[in-house]
Amino acid sequence: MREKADSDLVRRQNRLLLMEALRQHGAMARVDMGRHTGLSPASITTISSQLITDGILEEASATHAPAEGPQRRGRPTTQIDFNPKSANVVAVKVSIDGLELALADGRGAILARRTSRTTTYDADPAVFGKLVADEITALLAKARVPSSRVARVGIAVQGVADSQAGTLVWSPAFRGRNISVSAAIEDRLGIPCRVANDANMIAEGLIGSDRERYGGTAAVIFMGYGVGMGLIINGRVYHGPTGAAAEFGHMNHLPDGPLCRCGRRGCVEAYVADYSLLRWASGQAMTQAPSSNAIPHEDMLALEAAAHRGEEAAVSAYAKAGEALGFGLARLIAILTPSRIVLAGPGTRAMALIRPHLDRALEAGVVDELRRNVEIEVVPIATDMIIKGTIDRALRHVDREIFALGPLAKRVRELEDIS
Amino acid sequence: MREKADSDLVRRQNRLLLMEALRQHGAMARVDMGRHTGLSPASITTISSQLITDGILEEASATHAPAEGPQRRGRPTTQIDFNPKSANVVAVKVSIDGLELALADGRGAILARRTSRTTTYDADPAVFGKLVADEITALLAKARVPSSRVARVGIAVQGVADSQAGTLVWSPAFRGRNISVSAAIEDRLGIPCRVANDANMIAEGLIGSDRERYGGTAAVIFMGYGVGMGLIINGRVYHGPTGAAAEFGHMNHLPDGPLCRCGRRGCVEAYVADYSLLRWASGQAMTQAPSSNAIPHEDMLALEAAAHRGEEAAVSAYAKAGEALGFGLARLIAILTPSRIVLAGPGTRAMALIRPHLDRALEAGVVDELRRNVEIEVVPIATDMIIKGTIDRALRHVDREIFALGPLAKRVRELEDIS
DNA sequence: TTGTTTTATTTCGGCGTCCAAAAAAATGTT
DNA sequence: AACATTTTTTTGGACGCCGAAATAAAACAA
Repeated sequence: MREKADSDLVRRQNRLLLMEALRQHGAMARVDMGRHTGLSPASITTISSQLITDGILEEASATHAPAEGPQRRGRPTTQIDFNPKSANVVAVKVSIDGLELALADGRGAILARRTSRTTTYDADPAVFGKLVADEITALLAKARVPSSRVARVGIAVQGVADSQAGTLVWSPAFRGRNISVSAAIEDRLGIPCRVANDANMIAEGLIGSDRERYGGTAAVIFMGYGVGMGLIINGRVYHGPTGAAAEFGHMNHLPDGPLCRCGRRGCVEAYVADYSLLRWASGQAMTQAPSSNAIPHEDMLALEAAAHRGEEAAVSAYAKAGEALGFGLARLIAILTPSRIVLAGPGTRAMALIRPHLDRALEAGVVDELRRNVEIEVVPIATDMIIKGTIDRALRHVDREIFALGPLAKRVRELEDIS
Repeated sequence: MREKADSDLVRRQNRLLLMEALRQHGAMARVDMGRHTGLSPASITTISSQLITDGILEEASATHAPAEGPQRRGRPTTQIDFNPKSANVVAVKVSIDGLELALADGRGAILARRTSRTTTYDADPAVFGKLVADEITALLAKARVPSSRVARVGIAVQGVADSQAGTLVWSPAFRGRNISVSAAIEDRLGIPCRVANDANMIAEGLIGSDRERYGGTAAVIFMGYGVGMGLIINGRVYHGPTGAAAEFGHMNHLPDGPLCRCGRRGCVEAYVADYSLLRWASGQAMTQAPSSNAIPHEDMLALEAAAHRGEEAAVSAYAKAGEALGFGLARLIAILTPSRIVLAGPGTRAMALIRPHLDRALEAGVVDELRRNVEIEVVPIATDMIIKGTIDRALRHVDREIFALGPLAKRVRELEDIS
């Protein structure tokens, strides 16, 4: 309750409501919009026709009629959907081994992709933003989309992002700290840009894919080259006070535990991440500084195979990971009692090895009353979910901050008044 | 964004906006309401006069004019405030050593109090609700307020409450579990009733007392006979999916650590709560079951004195508490990065003994980047804050769910239409 | 073919709440 | 007493919602 209510708010809210129904369920007829939003048919007509005039929505061409189900009688429906040309957005995923970019249209369909294998670790912090801007320019050139048609850029990174400042406060993918990213893109391309944590974007993607399931209070834990978490609280992804994400991976498990990439000792990541598993299994000292390079996929497959063969060092590495993860989850549950915990990422391939130890730790670490209401679920791969989530979030933002505002006609009139 | 917007929503929202301004800043003139809410003078006149007709607000009697500041010219203001008779609420605090009750008027002023020293631990779960109902009846009789004038009862308890079911899922103050509370009060007195965690109510009280300071993302940690936490996320107190509170006290610190009242081992509470400190200091085994009785105040004062004298067992107990609390906070910060952590309750008396160990643990347990933005603050006593917070929450609820709805006149008209 | 039934969408008139501007109220100042 | 200043109320217009009636576009039936 912070904003005063007037006809302006009513318009914004109901336009948004209609757009949200469309984002969630895809193209639908006006009747269905009424069903989803609770608005009267009269209002739906008014609002949808304005959105169409504004170029945000469009009626489906009658050519590909629905034709699904038994042809019912009565006037046929006209499907309405987002106009793909309403706006474009760009999603960028930054990881240790390079950049991944995607361009999407107003419906969220991906028009073009681009990958670049830059090793970012030693990148000059002053130059990194420009590098990303150049990659985006190249992507747009390939798709022949002018930058003026792009409404927003979303950037997903591992580590702590400050979305207000548009910087990457700390990331395992970089030696440097406080690396500015947004500024270069906004200055060079003139497109608003937002930096966010990659695990948060997975959470965003999950909400987009199944609001029913992930819309309450849930935690998404990403296991792989690192350990990240996206937190969904009351249906929305939680971004901390400065926009920094939750750092489950760098939550302490045991004081004086193994050395983590963040420089502290005993973080969950220092037990569960790829490099940690390899370190245990190869018998290195736990104070051995972790490598800053990307770990080859084959190495992890080999480790899993070794564990499945019963090689003691490998088995014990996964046991330690399971215990650390279990106690980490127990602590998370004590603080937030989420109704669902999603384990995602390549690290979940070894879940069979991890799970028994995880469960035992969970049982030891939290009272039954709290544990009972939490459902733990494993989603093997979530790599592309990061891109999907980033696109989703960017489009929702455009919906809320631009499309919902209202009749362009009116704003044009106001501007003309001034001149 | 879930509710459709129409004139009904506009009215509710703006009435609520006006009431919230009043709750936060106290009596004010119509001009000031305009300033706080952003509404035009015309609308303020309309809304406030309706609220006055509804008996929710009242104009201050001109007798005690403001007279503050230099008499300015122009038409003098008329102060408006809540009508004390608009509604009453009752707050009940349940703790190990008894019940504490308070009756408040529509402005939140306390009209009557009552305390009863019932030992609840072995109370019959089936009877407890009735016992509370009887106490409320006695309180109302004393104040000569009929129960029909009471709009809501709020109950604050230690432990896990299920506010949806109106039960006390688990509490250190009771041997039994799933104790029903709301039902008896709603059935016998006909007043809506809500059960909530006591630390959450402290958080509610803090928000009420200084929204500026506590309105963002903050954690309030209560240290005393137990350890509780109230979480404020984006300006509102977080109640988990089932209405259960955060259970920071029962977050694991070390696997296989000391036995806790909850039956698990190594909880933060098992290091920091009164009984835990005494157990360490008196040299008992850490697997010794904690006493379920209230601990005399004098025992804690004696322990503090011993530590200040430098007696080793006592000093080391506080050191262990500091370390556990520090790592607990470090884990909390990793998950949520609150911008403020408030330490409250009688346990903070010994903060000087605890603090150095707490700080050291905090440093070892969380990366600098996250820790830097957290302010830790100590508020010595917060006992009455629980009652204040409970009253506050009840009144806000009445504002939102009853007062904001709208002109009684209209609803009466509707009812007459039916008959 | 033509009328009937059914369902979807649009049009029309009324209602509630907001706002800006003008008017009224209440006091100080000259 | 006339003017200045500030607060509050009144008045008339705008906007967006809704219900009811009208219109549109099909399937079905004779």
